[in-house]
Amino acid sequence: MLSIGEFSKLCEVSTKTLRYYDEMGLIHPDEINPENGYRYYSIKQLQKMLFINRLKSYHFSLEEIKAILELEEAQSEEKLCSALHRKRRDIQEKLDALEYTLKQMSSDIMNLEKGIPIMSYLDRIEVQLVETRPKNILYMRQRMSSDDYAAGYGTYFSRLYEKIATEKLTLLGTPMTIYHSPEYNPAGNDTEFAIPIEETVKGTRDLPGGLCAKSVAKGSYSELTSVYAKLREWVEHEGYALVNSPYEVYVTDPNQVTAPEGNVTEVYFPVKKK
Amino acid sequence: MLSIGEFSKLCEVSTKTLRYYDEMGLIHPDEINPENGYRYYSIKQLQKMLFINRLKSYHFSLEEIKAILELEEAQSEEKLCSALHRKRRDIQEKLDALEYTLKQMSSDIMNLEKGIPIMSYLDRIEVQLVETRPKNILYMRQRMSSDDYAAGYGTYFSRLYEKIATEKLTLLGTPMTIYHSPEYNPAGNDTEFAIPIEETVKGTRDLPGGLCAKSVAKGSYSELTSVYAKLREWVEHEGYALVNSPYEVYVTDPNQVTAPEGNVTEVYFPVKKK
DNA sequence: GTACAGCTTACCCTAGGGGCAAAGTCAACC
DNA sequence: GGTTGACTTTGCCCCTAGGGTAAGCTGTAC
Repeated sequence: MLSIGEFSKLCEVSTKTLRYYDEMGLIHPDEINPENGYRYYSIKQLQKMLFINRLKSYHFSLEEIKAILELEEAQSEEKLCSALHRKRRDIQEKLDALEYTLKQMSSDIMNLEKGIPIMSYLDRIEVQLVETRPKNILYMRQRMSSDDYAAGYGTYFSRLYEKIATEKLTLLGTPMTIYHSPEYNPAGNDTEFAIPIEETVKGTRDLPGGLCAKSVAKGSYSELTSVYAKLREWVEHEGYALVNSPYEVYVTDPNQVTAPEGNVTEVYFPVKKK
Repeated sequence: MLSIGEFSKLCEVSTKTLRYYDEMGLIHPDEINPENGYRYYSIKQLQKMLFINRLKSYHFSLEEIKAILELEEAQSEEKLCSALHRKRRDIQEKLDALEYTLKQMSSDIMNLEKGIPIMSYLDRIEVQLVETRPKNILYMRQRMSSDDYAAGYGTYFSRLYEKIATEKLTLLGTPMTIYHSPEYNPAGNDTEFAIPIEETVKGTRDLPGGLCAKSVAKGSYSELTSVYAKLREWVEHEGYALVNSPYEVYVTDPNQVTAPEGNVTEVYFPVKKK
């Protein structure tokens, strides 16, 4: 039997951590001296502890690791496997997000080295008042959590395009997204994907025209939040009020655009004078 | 002036967060009504708040963001730039680590789908008792924090190889690392990089031979910790004691090996019978 | 006048331990 | 047998970046 200090050196885990894991029910010592409370670990527990370390390196939470260890006991290897698959997808997503962050940082750094302040792009966002015409749109409305957006855009628009192709409908514009949730909610937003077409068929509706505050965002989508802020500010400051759901029109196809600066998105806030 | 709720909607940050940032000194409201304590933000503060959001998306801590905002006030753009460079390197490192994790997960998943339990490689680690001969080594001894290892290996070994080349010395083996810290310390370990050569010159020393417990690790370096655990277990169990610093010998050159499974590392624990 | 939405402070909670203190215990050495 | 130093125990507070909730005050709309 090994004392907690010996076991801790064997598996390179602090004694504090071992006590914490005992308390959490992750790994209990093989034996506890009832007189003095000393914890004693058996050499067989080393393998379990190394397994825990590996799962930790895979970014499983202690709660998840506990569940996995119980799966192990039950020899349920499919569940272990599916847990690994899920976690691998999570990590892949984190990795993609980091790559995106790196790109954006690099662009900011380049600007800064040219003497352009990071937030100066805000001053270049212009808001204009326009009158839009009503549109006939083919739409799909869905509750989207913010994590799903990246994947969602692709799948929903491709379904819409598929329908247009199979039913030989006539395209009248580029795709757009309408945000029906009154304010941003990370847990999920009522989102409508739409494409303007000519024919009135099942699955189309009328998007009314009218007075709109409009901004054109060029570049990466992450700057869109600033465009929204600018628009909300403008609407407030100029004495207008939002009368309908804001929407975005994707003027360029992000898959066709090589440089992210080439991406053009129009943002519309339907408003009326207060 | 905007109430906290209005400002919070403008920049899509919760009121709770705004109060927290006020308390932390990140961004104070432009005005506080002294009678009722209501916070009022000016429209000019929107830009600052959006900047904070961007820095947060770059994984700066609130403490760091606070420092950066003070830099901004001082118009010290070089420091801002160097902070961004540092953080970009951090993120790049995180990204590399995630990529590595993904690789390892995939390899575990593949094994699992073939019916091979994840930790079964532990049972294949064999320990043998060998007698080593003394070596003459060209060395550099350094305190290494665990983050520096990846970069450190490359730079130190290439300096040693450079010396061998310029002074026309005779190589007698592959590179090795000797770990002098009595136990693993994440803050920094006393580490010696060495290459066996024939000539006794300035910068060489004698590495004594003797009885060693030896294991051969094949595959990715991350499994080395398990090899160490196995060795420590063996030493304890067989009644030996460590008498000198453990060391690793890199039999294959990781830059030359294509598949990670082809990597071969020998681990030696100089021991004596207790 | 009365709802009700919005604002304030204050307190407790998160995951994964680190650090420190007081007190008890073990093993080795003399 | 005594002492000493290393080891172990529990308990408490700390960290991030806020979230949740409650009690009480305030502003505005009807």
